[in-house]
Amino acid sequence: VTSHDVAKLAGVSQTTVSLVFSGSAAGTRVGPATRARVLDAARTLGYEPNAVARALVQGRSRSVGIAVPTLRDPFFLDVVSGAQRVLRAEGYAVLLAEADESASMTSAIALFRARQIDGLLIDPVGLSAVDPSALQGAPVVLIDDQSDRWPGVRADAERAGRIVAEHLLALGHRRLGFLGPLTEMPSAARCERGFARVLREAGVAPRSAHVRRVPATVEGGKAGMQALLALAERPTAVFCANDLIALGALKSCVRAHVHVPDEMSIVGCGDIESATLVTPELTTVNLRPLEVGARAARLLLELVDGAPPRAMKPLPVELVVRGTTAPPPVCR
Amino acid sequence: VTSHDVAKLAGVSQTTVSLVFSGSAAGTRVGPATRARVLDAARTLGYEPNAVARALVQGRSRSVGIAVPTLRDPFFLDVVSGAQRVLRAEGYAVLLAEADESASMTSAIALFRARQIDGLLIDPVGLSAVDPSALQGAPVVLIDDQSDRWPGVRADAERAGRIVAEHLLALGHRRLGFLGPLTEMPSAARCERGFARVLREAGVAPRSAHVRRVPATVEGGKAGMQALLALAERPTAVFCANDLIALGALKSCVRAHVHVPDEMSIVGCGDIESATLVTPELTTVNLRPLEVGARAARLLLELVDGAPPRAMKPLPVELVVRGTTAPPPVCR
DNA sequence: TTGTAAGCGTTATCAT
DNA sequence: ATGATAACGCTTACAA
Repeated sequence: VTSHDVAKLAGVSQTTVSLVFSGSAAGTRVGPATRARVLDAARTLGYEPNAVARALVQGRSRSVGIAVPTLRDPFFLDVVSGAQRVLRAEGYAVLLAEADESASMTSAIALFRARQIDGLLIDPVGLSAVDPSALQGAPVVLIDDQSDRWPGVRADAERAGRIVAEHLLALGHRRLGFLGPLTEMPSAARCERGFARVLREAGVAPRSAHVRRVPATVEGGKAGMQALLALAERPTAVFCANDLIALGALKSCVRAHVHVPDEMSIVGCGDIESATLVTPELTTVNLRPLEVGARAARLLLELVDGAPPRAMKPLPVELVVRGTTAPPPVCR
Repeated sequence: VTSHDVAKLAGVSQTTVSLVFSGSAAGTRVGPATRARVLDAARTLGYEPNAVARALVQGRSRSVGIAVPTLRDPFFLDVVSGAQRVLRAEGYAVLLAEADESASMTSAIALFRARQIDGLLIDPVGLSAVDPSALQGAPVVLIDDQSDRWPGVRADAERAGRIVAEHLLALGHRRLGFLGPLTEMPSAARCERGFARVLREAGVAPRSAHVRRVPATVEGGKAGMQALLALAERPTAVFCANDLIALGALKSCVRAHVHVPDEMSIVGCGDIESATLVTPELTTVNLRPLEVGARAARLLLELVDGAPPRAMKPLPVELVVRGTTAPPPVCR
């Protein structure tokens, strides 16, 4: 059922039908009586404008793509969830792609482009995997990062690292460890930078054996903590750049009968839902992923509407002290 | 850059360009030399066929919608993930909508329809929230359910319930409880049916005070177990229709210092990743959500290609015995 | 084997 | 205030 059918039934021209459904100001200029007749006809026929045809003629599809490396990481999940919510509320369709490797990301972007997406939400490592020329045209907003080239929305990961360091220092820890992701991840890098800086200033920079790179998963965290526990001189507290890693680290401690937090403090980053599932509950930093997603979506829509890119200030983060941190054994 | 540009550069007609890029058999009929020239021109111009225009003329958008109530439930998450993977591999775009309430689901479907999706993957409760006439045309495949009206792919939830009952019975439990979702959920209902049937046959049907409906979340599980623990005569084992509920139940036991599994056995359903995060690790039933999603996607593509709907047999499920089940106190 | 031309359902320009 | 009509970029008879 097309606008022609509606036009015929309402006894008006197809143009008029289009005008009525054109959402914008143009619709105002159609007479109230005609308008009513059109709406009526549309309702009885069950007419709904064809967005594909509209997209073709307008050159705007009212759809945006979201590409993330994985949805298994609850951080990205919440970002997608938050973005999806505002996008749909604004009438935009969300094309989703989960692409963990470079080739997959490239093909996902090609798929998106062919569909004429109006904009793209993508994480920095995904973006680095695609040829920039493939992006031509559509605005891009980075998820949890930003660069001079692309605007983005991110949590203040550096501050997250700092407040964790301060928290641990205040508890009396002096031998700190760090578990970060194996692969390049800008937000984790910022996290580590903030953490390391505060420690350095306090004169207790972590020794290199206490800093390990592991896959950014629960399994990675398990392995990382295992390695740390095997050391002759263990750290008394470990900061993980990511809650999944932290949860894995916690698991390894539990398995090895290393008491958390009495013998080992653990801090995560993200505050995912599972953080409160485990016992003791994970001390972590709330990175507000839903808000990151929502703001990224709003920024993207601004750009789609022609606004110039603007730098967003990092979202404030908050330390959530729960059960995995306590003073080190020596201080008790 | 359009096919016209390519045609001009290659010195052929736009039709020829179209033929070359038409994927199907029609492309074979273009001469190898011409074909090469076209491909060459396309490459230098960076041409990519416009899927929107193609969709308009063909009446097929090569995109499908996926609508789920939430992505916070790892079951749905994995279904989406599994479906997304096969869909993209087949060149289909995935439109995602997370819609927890009826109005939101209705508008999501409308959005999808306007975009001319070729098919829809949807959960049964989401589907029940939308006017069937809104679906006209596009094939629908149910996620984790199936009816005479709509085909679908589901895990064998009834069998899941049965094997859990058998497991618990074999351990010696006679006072069993059940925590199911508050809202109508076909798979949970099947789960409960299987569970109840085996127990009834064994003459130990759960008493009604031991059967509770709670929100299908961790919080719901916490509340449900709390209520059960407050009872004068507690069950010795509780089966939860959903891992989130089970995880919440476990949490409540830990908090109340009720030892799991010695004082209380808990079994979940789903085998989500967090099941191994907690201590003790959750005994549960693997519902193979990724496989459900992948198969649902494949079935949907069949229907899109005009195949007649066919009933799928439920995916076999598997009990995963971990740390939350043991014989009841009386048997020790 | 290749080209011409008629749409696909809409918006947008220009008349009326 | 409303109606013709020409795009939008592509596919697909049909013609050459």
